[in-house]
Amino acid sequence: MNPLRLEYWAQILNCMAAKSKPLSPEWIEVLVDCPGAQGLYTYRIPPALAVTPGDILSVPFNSQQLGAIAVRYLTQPDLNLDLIKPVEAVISTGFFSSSYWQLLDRIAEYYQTPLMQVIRTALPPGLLARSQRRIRLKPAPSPPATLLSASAQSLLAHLHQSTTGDYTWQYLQRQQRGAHRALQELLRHGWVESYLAPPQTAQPQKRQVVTLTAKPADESLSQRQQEILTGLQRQGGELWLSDALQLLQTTSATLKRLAAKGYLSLEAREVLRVGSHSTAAADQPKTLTAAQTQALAQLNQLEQYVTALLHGVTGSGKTEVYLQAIAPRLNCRQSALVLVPEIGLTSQLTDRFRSRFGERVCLYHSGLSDGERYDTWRQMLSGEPQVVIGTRSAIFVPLSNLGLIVLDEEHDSSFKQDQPAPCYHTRTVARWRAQQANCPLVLGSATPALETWVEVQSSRDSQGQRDEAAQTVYLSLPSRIHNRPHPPIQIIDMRQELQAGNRSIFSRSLEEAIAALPATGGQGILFIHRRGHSSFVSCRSCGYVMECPNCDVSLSYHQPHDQAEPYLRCHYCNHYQSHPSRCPECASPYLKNFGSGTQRVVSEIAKQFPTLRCLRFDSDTTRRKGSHRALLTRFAQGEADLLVGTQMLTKGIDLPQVTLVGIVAADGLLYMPDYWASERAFQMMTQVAGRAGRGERAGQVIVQTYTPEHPAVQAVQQQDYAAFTEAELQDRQALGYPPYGRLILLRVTSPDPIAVKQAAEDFASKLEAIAAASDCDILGPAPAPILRVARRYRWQILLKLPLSALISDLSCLRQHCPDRVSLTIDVDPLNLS
DNA sequence: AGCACGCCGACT
DNA sequence: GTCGGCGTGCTC
Repeated sequence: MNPLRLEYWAQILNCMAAKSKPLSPEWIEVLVDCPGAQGLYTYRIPPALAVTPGDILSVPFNSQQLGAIAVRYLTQPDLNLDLIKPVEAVISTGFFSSSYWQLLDRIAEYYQTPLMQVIRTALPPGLLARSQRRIRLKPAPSPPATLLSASAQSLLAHLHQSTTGDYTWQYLQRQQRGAHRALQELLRHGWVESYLAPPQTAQPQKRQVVTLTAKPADESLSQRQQEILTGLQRQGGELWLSDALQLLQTTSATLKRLAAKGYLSLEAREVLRVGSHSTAAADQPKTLTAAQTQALAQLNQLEQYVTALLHGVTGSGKTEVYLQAIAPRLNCRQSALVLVPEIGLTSQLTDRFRSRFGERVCLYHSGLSDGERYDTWRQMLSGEPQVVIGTRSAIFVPLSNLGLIVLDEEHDSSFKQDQPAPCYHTRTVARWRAQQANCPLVLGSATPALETWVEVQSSRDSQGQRDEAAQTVYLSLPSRIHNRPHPPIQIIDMRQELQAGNRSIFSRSLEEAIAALPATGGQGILFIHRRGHSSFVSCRSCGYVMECPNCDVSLSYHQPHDQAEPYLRCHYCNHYQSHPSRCPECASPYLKNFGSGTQRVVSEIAKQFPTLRCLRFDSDTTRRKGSHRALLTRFAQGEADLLVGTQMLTKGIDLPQVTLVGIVAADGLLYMPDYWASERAFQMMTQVAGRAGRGERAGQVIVQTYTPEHPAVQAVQQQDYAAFTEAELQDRQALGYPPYGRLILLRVTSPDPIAVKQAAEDFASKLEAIAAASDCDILGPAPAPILRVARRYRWQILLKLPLSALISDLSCLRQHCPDRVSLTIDVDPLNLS
């Protein structure tokens, strides 16, 4: 544990408690945003700058300007004064509360991540900006057309493509392999120059505003000036400059003259880019079912920190409970935070919040522009009670006076971050945040994560003893609203289909059900676990499989529609190439695609049911902003009979006309190399099945599989969450997997295959010393299931610890991390591949 | 992360 | 004898 932590929080707390600054200190210690810069650095505070601990600064560091956080004042630097540089600028003040720091610190410690990295993920992007190395073409290429190397020439061509003839160094390096060499060459010959662009931080947007400051007195004013002033008065005495020029038919010079005379003021005012609010019709609270009423009553009683599991089957009306639980909190001037797995998938939910709470709802997610995020953040600092709906990063928004946190679809794995560290789980952080704010945390799901389930169950068991410390509540919505029945679930054994001579991807039952759709007027959803057309392409003559040049995976075959040119794409690094006409290995023309994805299913449908209208719904067709909603709206309005899609279908879609749900191949879900594959498969199938029969008409669900006896498939059919849970938990317990044990995954990656292996082995042997004390299993080091992704080789080490084990500080391993090798520590990993 | 410093091999 | 490779270490 870093010894400076506690100390400096204490400092920050003091400074925030005592608003009045003592005589302005000369020095400040800061945390700089630079990998490898451990500890605090001292800077001089220029007399013209007011720097307070907690501020976000820009400081000179080596040759560049970096973002930094002011930590504490220093009265006597124990450093050669000549070495100390001055703070360059204060980027932002008052972005944090003191408890906010404690939250970040807790995350840094638990997730074994440097604090600075946690700060970086928590803050809106663009605040901690650094100066950038950029490359630009020299205005007049002095040297004659020299003999440049091929790579230098292509780099030059790249630069010429840009309108400004200017790119960041990083961008160029990503564009072309070996760009480093090529660039050196161009620099040497004077074709390009490199320069440091000063950091550009998100700034409040400003607009000029004209305000009337004095009554129009007659004498010294011309008639035109009089008119302008009375005109302004008629408009309420205040206008945006741009509006004023139009409405008053004048020029800014005239207004400036009036301002000089003291009749009006011209000033820049900050405006917030918080998006236009949709003018959805106002919505009234709906009448609740008995179960909803009971759940709501219990929620409303909660005054303090409690984790409440709202276990509501699909279609049971959880959203209405959230809405009615939030309303009274808002009335008490408290704010609420609603976290959802993916914002694009929840337009229906956000619409309902908007129409219920209007302007008090704002969205926070990574789809916002930097400026928008910055503004939304500042808006929240106002302290006005509001509802923030957002994705996992929204757990960091600076809402003060939190009255409720809701995690909708809490089992969803997109709440876990696994790309850049910290690999935090939103549920875990939400729990800490709720503890801190001393407010209830509501976890909503039809299929709670086993972890949540176990926690709530165990505290329910112990509630017999009326344990005051029991901090969980179980709320159940066991039936759908209007008592709509759950659709019957039919399991189809695809092995029997094959034996019966059916080689189609659709079983006879599914085929019949699809064929019957138009007659009944219902709509159908087909769930496929992968996008694209087929999973791989291989040569029938020699067996060669088309593979990604950057990753050790096969390329997926894509063909957006029948007339389109087919292409191949890597689903790991997004590498694209056209489909070759001949096998690259043996030149045979018989390259064939295998397996089925969404595109394949759509074209199959077109073949077998030419009259059926079909829409594809996956990340290929919904990449554009808003296309998600557009597709769903088209489907909801009956523009198509069938919606064919991937995981996206499982989330928050409420389409009353859907009567048929087909899971084309359950097996792809069941066999994933994770300890919780069954759990995920069960959750996903249950969620998709839950899309059927939400309206007046009864639903029907068909699951196709080659392993109908699989416990997850059986549990889905019986719609028996408890039975599935019990069996699955027994397995987990036997193997010491979560929630009965803890996992920590160390991911070691490098472009060098030998260096990774070496580093992984080094880490493992160092771990042995650390782990010996704590009864911890070390699994590995082993190459990751997919050895190479985006040209980086990956090895991993899995630590399996008993629940009781104290996790020692693994971040010390980072110090031994060789160059070009990177180490990520994933605490409580979900993604083990 | 960048960038300077410093030590080795291939060239004029 | 020099140029230019990239391994090592530092940044208030």
